[in-house]
Amino acid sequence: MTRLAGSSKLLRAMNESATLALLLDRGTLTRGDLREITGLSKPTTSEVMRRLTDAGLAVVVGHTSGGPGPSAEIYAANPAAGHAIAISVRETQSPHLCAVLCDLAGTEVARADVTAAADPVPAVAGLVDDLSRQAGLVPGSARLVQLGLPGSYDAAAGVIRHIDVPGWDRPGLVDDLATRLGATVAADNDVNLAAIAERHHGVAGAVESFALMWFSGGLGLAIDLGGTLLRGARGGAGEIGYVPVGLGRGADRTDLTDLAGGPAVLALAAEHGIDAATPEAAVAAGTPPFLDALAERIAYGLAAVAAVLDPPLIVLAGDVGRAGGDALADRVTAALRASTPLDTAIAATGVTEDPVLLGAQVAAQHALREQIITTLRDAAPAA
Amino acid sequence: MTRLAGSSKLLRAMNESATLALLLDRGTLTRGDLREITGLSKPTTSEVMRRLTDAGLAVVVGHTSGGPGPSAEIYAANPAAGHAIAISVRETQSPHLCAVLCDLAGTEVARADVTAAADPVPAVAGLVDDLSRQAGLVPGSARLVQLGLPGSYDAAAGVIRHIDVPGWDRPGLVDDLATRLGATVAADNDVNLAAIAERHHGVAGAVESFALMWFSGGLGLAIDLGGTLLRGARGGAGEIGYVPVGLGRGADRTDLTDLAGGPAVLALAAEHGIDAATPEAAVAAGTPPFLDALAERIAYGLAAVAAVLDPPLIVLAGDVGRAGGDALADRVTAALRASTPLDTAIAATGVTEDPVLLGAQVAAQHALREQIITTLRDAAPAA
DNA sequence: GCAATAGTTAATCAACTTGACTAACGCTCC
DNA sequence: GGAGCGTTAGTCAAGTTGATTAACTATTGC
Repeated sequence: MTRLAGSSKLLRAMNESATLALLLDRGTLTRGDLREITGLSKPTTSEVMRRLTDAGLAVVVGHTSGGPGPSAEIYAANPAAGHAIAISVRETQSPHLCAVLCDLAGTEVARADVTAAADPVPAVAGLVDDLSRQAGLVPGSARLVQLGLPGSYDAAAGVIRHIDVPGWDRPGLVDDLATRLGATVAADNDVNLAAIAERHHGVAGAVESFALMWFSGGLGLAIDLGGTLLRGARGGAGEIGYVPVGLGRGADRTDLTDLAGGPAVLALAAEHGIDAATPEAAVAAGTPPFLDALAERIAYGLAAVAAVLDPPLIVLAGDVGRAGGDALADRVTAALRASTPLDTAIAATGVTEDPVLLGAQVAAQHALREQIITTLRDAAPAA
Repeated sequence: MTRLAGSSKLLRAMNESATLALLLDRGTLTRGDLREITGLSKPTTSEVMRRLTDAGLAVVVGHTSGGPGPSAEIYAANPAAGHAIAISVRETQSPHLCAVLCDLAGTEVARADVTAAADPVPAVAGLVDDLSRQAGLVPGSARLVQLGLPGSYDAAAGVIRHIDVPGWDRPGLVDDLATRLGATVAADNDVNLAAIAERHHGVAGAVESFALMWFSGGLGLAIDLGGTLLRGARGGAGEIGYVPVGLGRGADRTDLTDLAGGPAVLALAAEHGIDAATPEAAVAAGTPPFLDALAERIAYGLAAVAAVLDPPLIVLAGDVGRAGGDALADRVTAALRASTPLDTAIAATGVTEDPVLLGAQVAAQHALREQIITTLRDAAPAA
């Protein structure tokens, strides 16, 4: 990291972005509060707020009352200063897109979804226009679009890998979308976004770090280290389906997918006399012996994760994790304690909405904040 | 992170620390170079350099020549502006301490070691005094001491865990050392320090991230993510000895220590007709069939690591890893390719000196730099 | 009417920049 | 081989930007 150097202009830009960041983080503050936190003087605070309100980035949302003296103005970041769009891409029978438009405060302003077999670029563009119309915004006013994908995005190569949705594996797609939409387009793995949702709206709010095991048709793992997601060399971090089980080679080789992937869960359910169409249905209908057996397999995979990462918490999420709930999480905890010296806490997901879309929404909102703050710092507004 | 706000004093402090950081990072620079990189004007650069040289933090080390115009002064950070001490703690028969005193440039100034059964505090203090005397420095002039420990230091609780060296498990020891020495005392796991050595003096210089498997009496793993080490919730990240092998329970339970720990390696060697006193001797004397069998076991453990983290590189280090060299690394690569779809690169360590002490030296030097830079930023020197 | 507080104004101060200037060095031309 | 010229390192002086201090005005509650 290069440390910053510069002249008084840099100083003003820094003070403005520090102030805006405080308003974004803490919600509502008076000038006095800002003075206290930033350590700036009264006239400077006033000048900074004048510029921020002139630029439409901050607004007065009320006045104090009760104490002696004149009432102080209460400021907040202007929620309408920017809008971002979160889109969750899914493959059911045909490509399906769910989208939410939210403002700078993270409030949902519009929601839409579309089932489209066509080229992703016009499909996304149409969805974005639809949302803007619904929200009564000028088309193109959403400066940031966050995609949630069932695959991994390699930003260096500009290509989405391991994705089953037709049309979405085309190299350069994300860049094409960015130019077509005139917006920054971010893309991330659905499991990673579910972890973001878990941190901000689930059970992982208080912990320093955690791992989220995504347990659906396939297996995945998101690793959140102090709020930053670990992606790995080629976006392959968390591919725990490949964790080996036993020393078998060739045809005897077994990995965690063979043990706890969708088909394996259904087979295990059948062994226990449970007839279900999907793994999550099997788990929801599960008898204690079946859940015990499944928990032991999950604990096996998590033991490897815990031995490598030592996270304070592992969250069980995805369709199966949610269906299993506390009953499954408690059994996994017991199985882990019984088989290893690791005492990592295990919990079921606390997110009730669509975790991928929700996570994309949080990610979009945060990226938008960052964008606005750095824009302020880089290009000091003209007098 | 709170963004900085402040007045012109902050600006000066920022410019000084940015300039000093550049000198520390890049070695030697002229005023013109500094001007270009920082974007500051000529008079400001001169003023900053005048202050840095007055404070003894920078020195003129030469003059340019050859081109037209007057010769420009070449500056460098003053190596004698600060000294740090690295100490590696080991348990052989009795506690053994190896120590190096180095200057701000990382150059070794003095070296000493001592075998002491006594209380760690006087032992370390004596060693530190000895080094200062050797180097001709005023006692107490080393402001930073970095310990390398065969255990994990829990800074929050102030206690060193999982350490076998007598006297070193006492709670509050590190704080006691800091007050006794009048210096900042940092402590870290020996495997983590070996990873730091590997990044700066071994084969991991160019990669973004890597994992280092420490393979000696016990098994350990250090995880370097972009230059930052992952420590885990309770300093337990990288305890890969606990990675389970197969689904056995109770007495049948097997983990990676059972498979590839010191006794297991010796047993495997014996099966192959190799009689050796230590695992590293067994590996050094190893026949191809033995190495193949061992590589397969190592690859099993690394498969779990690679599936979770997806590092671009895994380094085999420790006594056994070094003894195995490329022969072992190549066999592990082949075994990993044969048993999983992961194509992580595997290499033998490139560090030839004592990796723990070397890593502690690098860590100490970097912490000292950081200390000097932040001191400069926090307390602007009086005029 | 008084005490306390929000916010503004005016004067001052600190730090950086611009542009001009001095001085040193190497090259070239006579 | 020496004088002159172009180029470049570094300094000086003036001006600009932005923050601070301290005084002042105005508003509110008691």
